[in-house]
Amino acid sequence: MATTVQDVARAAGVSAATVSRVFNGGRVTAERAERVRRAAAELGFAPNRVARSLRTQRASVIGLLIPDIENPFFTAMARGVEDAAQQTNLSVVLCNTDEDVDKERRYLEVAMAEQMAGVIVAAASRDRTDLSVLEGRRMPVVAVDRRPRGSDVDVVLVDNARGSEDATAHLLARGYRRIACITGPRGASTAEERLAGYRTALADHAREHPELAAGGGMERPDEWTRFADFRVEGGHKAMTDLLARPERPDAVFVANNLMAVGALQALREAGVSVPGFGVLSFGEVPWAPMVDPSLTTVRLPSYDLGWTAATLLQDRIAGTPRPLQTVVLRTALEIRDSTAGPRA
Amino acid sequence: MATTVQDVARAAGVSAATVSRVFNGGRVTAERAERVRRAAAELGFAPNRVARSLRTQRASVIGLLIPDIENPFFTAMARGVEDAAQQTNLSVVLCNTDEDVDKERRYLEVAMAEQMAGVIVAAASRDRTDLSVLEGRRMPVVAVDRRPRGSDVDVVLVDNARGSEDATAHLLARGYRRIACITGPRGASTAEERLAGYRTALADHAREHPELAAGGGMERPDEWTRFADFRVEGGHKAMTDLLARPERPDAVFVANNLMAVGALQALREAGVSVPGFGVLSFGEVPWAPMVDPSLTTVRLPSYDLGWTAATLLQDRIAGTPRPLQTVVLRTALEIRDSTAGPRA
DNA sequence: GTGAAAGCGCTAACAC
DNA sequence: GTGTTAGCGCTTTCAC
Repeated sequence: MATTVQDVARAAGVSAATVSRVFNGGRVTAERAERVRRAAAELGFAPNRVARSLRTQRASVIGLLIPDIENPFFTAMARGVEDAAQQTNLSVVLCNTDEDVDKERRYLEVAMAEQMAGVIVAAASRDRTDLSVLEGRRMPVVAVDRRPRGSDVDVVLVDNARGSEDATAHLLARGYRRIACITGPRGASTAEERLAGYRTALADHAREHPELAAGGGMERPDEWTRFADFRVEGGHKAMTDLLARPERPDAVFVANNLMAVGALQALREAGVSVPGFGVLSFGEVPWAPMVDPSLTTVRLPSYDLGWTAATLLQDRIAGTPRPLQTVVLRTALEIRDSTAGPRA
Repeated sequence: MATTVQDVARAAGVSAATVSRVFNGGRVTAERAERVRRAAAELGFAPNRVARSLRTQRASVIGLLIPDIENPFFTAMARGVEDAAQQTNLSVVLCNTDEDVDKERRYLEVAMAEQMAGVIVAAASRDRTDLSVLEGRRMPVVAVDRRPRGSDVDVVLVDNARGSEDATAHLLARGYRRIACITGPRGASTAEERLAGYRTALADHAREHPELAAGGGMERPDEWTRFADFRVEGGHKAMTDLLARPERPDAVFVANNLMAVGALQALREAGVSVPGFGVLSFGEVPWAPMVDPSLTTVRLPSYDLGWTAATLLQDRIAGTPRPLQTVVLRTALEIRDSTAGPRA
């Protein structure tokens, strides 16, 4: 059907091996190489990657497993991966694991069976995501955004704890005193790190201002925290729940963008007005500048996360010897109107 | 390295052919099949898809080419494709063409070289997207959302003209009289169909209410139209441009969601208040209910679009004989506050 | 039903 | 440098 190296070889009067060398940077005299190239162009030859993969045991495709393709954070990351992958002519296969460990495992199996060159994984779960299958087959892997437990792979992370700490400190500085937190599911490293940053900031503040802590009403911080699902629905439910507390919070730190949408909806429905009630979202929302009042957010380095991960992966694929790395990228606080202060 | 059919065959005391038959529904006695399955499970055998593809000349992967992975419309579509593909255990490879015909061509070549089972394409351009390469190799193709010229393939479309007509009619019914239109690039079928629907509605209205048309100031509808790029930036520029007209519009019909974001930004900057100035977006925006005032939109059947396309593609892959189809899916008008009327 | 053998298209080892 | 040869792991005749 399609033209093969053999066809090109015949047309150019050389052997199949020579054709292969022309297309893979082997040593061939300029004159013959030219002949091969012309014949190939004439016949519309394109190397069959499947055959190449079977032979070399290595594909020119990398897999990118993300938990939610509808989350702009991950699509921006995907773009970063894609742009970096183009450096070495790798194609990127996007797989949506849907925060589902089983689906994720199936995709990892696909990656193996397809002999992909490597995989970048934003793990569905810190505990239950198992990358050992890949490590067993020595497939290059980079974990991104979330660090799966017990895997010896390169990792590219967001500085979640620091970003959350800064964000919470900002809320405190603006005068909010009963700051609730809506975080992601237990077991997700991002959820726990963001929660940890929030608590650190509260604890620091209490230590520095013991007079406030005494009457501030946040003696048991656990009660001001809700674990949700990183989705709109969960954010909505958690916010509604927090508002029903006997002691109402006066601000909320939400650990991702989608839940922030849900929280805002809940506040609207309850007739609570922002920024009298402060709202801060960890993770940019594309429409943040649009909402009234505009939303203060922690901007994540999503594109860079993908770009860095893909670059690391390409090093591994090339076999560059290098110790395992953990790269941590910084966030940036984008102060807008939703945290203007309780009396604003 | 990994276990092969040979290993399993040896362990089960049968031939490689038998192992293959067990995994592909060939006729094997129950007793031997059981032995093979046990051996396979024990050795952790998974068929090498690359080798299978090379042999059968057909992969269990389908390609999905979309112009913008950061647009929620396309990611929702991707989900539809993915869900439908699971019916026959196909994996979905997502490729981001970035509205770039060259990039698109490269990905089509990848699809060929990887011997994908089929491709679903949301074309980057109606005129310049060329699917003939695939047709030449008899690769199953379904075009989605955009109909590329001169290609004989199944197509799944949105009823753009009708949706736009309904939307524009709604603006007229609410009392807006100088309705501008921001549409996509010339050459994009969606852009032109949406524009056509807008014009149809205006023309119908002028015919039915000649008394309004005379003084309504919309004699030359071309001047109320801007062709932009389907992105935030373009929407912003087009809106700014329209507001600078000597005769200001009192409403705008924006042909996609991202440009609507840009248009809203421009309106804000210009101090124009909605819904005194009406805004209607073709294409849902995830945050539509959040913006104040909430945005009236035309809801697109994005998920269904992907689902339908994938189903058609699977029929083609299976070789089901069937004439070429064009499936058109309906939109729905979601009336919210941004089109309450010029005096609201 | 089952096994032996051939071959998908490519590249790596080896001899020249 | 170049060609010849072998083989990646699988499926599919073709005999039996």
